[in-house]
Amino acid sequence: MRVTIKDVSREAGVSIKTVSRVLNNEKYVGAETRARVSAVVERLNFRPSSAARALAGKRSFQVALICDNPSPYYVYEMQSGIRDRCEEAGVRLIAQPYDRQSSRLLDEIEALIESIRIDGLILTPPATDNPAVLALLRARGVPFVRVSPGSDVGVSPSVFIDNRRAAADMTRHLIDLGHSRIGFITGDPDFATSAQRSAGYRDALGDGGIAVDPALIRPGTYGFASGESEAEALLALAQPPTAIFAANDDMAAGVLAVAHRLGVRVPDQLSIAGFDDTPIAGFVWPPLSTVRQPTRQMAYQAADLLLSPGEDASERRELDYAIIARGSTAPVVG
Amino acid sequence: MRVTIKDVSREAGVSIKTVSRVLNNEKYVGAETRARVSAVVERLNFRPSSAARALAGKRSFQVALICDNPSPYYVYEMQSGIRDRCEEAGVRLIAQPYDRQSSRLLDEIEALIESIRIDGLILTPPATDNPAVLALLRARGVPFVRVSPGSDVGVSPSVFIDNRRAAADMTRHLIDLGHSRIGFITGDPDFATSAQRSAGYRDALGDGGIAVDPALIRPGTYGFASGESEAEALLALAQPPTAIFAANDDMAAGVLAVAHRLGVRVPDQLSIAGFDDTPIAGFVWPPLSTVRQPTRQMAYQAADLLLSPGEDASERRELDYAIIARGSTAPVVG
DNA sequence: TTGTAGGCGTTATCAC
DNA sequence: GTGATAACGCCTACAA
Repeated sequence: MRVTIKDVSREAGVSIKTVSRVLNNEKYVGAETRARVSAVVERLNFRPSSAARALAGKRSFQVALICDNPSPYYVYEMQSGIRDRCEEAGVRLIAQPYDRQSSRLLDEIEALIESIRIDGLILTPPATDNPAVLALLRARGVPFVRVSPGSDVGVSPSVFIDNRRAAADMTRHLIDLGHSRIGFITGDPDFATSAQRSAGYRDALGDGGIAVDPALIRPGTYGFASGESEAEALLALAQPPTAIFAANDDMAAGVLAVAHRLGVRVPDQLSIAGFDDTPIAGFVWPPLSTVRQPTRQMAYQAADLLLSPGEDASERRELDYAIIARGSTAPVVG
Repeated sequence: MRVTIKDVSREAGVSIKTVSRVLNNEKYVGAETRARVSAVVERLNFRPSSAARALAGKRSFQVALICDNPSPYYVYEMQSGIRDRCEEAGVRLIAQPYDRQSSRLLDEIEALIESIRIDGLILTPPATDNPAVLALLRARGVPFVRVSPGSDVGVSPSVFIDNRRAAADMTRHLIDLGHSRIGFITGDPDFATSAQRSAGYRDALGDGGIAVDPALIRPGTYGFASGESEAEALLALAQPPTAIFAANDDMAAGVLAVAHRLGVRVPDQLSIAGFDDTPIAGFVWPPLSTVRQPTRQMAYQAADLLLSPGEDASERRELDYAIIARGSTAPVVG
């Protein structure tokens, strides 16, 4: 049979409760007793049953991540980062329930709460701004941390970068290169980051004294294919842009693919910029300029906020981004 | 308080055990009773405690996936596919413990067995061929399914494609294009697929009456950077290859990046081929030829084998791959 | 600082 | 077909 606390307690000549105390690092255990028990735990290779712990105690030692991003890289980074931190804390991460449909999502989260009794939850866009999800979590009193929230910033701790300022910085970079007709491909409107980045683009144009031309703003979805189709639309304009800023790198890669297909030289005839939730930029050529988001760091911070919450129940951690300016040749029009 | 079986049984006017029977779809429950109980379960929105079920029963309703692949796409596809199937079966997937170091891996798996009491495990390369892992699993009697195993094929059900034949097909494609000096960048030697693909490359050369030139075979690691460095080495040869076949697409993308950097025209001066564990090929330009591996399908099959094992305890499911031949211009040497 | 009693919510066993 | 009752392995509360 399996090794239980009982076995350990017998071996160590102490009560079950004392073993439990050692296991949970509780106070009021004699140093000597603790050492003896630890040794027996080690020797017997005892591992407490997580089911029994969850049933008897208040914690389940399991947390979940809700992450349905169009980019596998983003998902991977988020999950690996959070998992690493959880492991250090002796907590298990449930493989994320994806967020395809919101109705299923709510049900899934309820199952996580009722059935697993998760100790906490991390939300990424777009679920991070889903009012029904937030309401459910608050009603059940489940601790949660949000990544890149776009609203209701006070209801939970959160981690984010200043998407608006980042997009403005990148747009400014393009303006500095000499561009005045800069196309912009927005992200999926379900993601708050999408609106934030669009706003930054407008900010920089305004600062640069450039009028916003609605024809230059196209609705993307954060997917590669939408980058392609919107780039085609932009380049087919009577007055096409000399630079295109896509709200993420997947779309920027699509823009690049179209440019090559049409024989538009990059960056001589067209500068392309993206927003690097992911390392995709590393795979494309020629390089495009990109805003580098510290996804892995965001994962770490989110996990930390969940696993060891601070005083402030609505603590906001802002992280830095980096502007990677590449292909900085001035545009050659015509 | 939370809703328990007891509440349901009281509402439905039956015993706790009967409710349990309905919940677990056991036989010997009157149709009428079953309907009544189900209705109450529905009405009360009752969700059984997974901890209690695991503690009392033989199953934990949790399975795990061991998947440490250099490609996030591969990980994503694997995990999503398996998770989907698990969800249908009412089983939870633990977020994968990655396999960075083998010693931690064994410990981690042991924890999964002892602490969580997982119902099963899915192994992908390189863990799929780790003798210590296989031994542990067999010793503990934990059901497991392997993806792309390279050896010990009899010890468990498995899912795979014929990597050797696929690599040969692709090499043959390059030969048919007119190439005779074809470079090959191998994958990480820890992965059995690496040797299988290398063997396929040699097979095709042999069939084509082309001698294997050891200088044209370079040791990669399945990572983008190794594709770059090995491509540099290949292109620096006195007699450089006119085509390079990398054992996966990440490396092929690295080759492509180097070609562009060196001003080598693709595919006019250099044909590039890869092995598509992932959709990366879609992001690079110009397109490279690739072997498309049905990662998602493999995930489904692996999950199916784990969740509803058949008669044959060492069932092997072979899946089809596709040869995507692109950039098929004949090489222009010099 | 340590131990005892009771219960967490389900499934298994064995009667009826 | 259905229902008592005893586990399952641990934690909480309280006592010593």
